[in-house]
Amino acid sequence: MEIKPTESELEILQVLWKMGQATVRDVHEELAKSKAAGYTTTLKLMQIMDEKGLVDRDTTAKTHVYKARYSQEKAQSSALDKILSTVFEGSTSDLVIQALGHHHASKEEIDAIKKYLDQFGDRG
Amino acid sequence: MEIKPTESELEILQVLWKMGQATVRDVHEELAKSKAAGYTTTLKLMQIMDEKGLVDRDTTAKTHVYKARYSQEKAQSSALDKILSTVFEGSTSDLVIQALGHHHASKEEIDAIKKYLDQFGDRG
DNA sequence: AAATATCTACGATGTTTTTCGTAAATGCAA
DNA sequence: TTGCATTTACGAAAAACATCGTAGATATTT
Repeated sequence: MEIKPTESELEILQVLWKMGQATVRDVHEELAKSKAAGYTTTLKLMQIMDEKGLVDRDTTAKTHVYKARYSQEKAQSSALDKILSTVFEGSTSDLVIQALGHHHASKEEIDAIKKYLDQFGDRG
Repeated sequence: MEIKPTESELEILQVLWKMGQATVRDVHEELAKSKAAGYTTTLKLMQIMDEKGLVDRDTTAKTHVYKARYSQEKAQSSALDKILSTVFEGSTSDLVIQALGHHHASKEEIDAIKKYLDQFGDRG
């Protein structure tokens, strides 16, 4: 089964990834910093995410505590797969070069990537 | 104003990028190879895309001819921006390393990237 | 010209996603 | 205990997106 978070669900996941675990109120207040949203809207979404298995929740106390079940790594991998096939025609190098070009990687980042690449053997 | 193509619109744009220009029938037959879809559905979507400015169309003949107005480069850039901010916490190097790691870039691709990186100066 | 095929326009319906109001349950404070 | 605040549950409404049927226009074939 393909469980793919929607746009709003992804926003919530971002908060959970950052906080590790959080209540509906925690998440809602974090989201409220950048956009208007009703508390019950967030609650409903998180309940749906629980049904879908995107999050886990501890319901022992009155106030439920949520954790992401859909990991950031998984989200990264899916996101890359998707844009590779939809807009980069499957070319990883195009994607990488675009990313480096248009997104001002710092010197440190460039170095990290060079180091990473070197493990793929000799260079010319 | 933010004109962001939807999922279905992106599928149509992919065909237009590939073909350069195309009629509704062209696009529809291309899409039909990989999924079931009614002709009028594709027509309707392309009309909407015209209203949104995602495509241009030449209506001089009975059969209209469409061209993408939303370029593949633009789509690539938006897609990268989006996943950078939503799942990679703004880290271009994380994105690049993930892309290289999980997506079996070929030796040629790796070399192309190394060459590209070298223009950023000395290495250690 | 008549019949047939293809195309666009339009509106309606279905689906998915997002939003929120209200009620019931739970805990806290007076 | 009574009242107040916070929470979850539920369902419904709104919004965004996708799908398609039908009608009318335009071209093609016979």
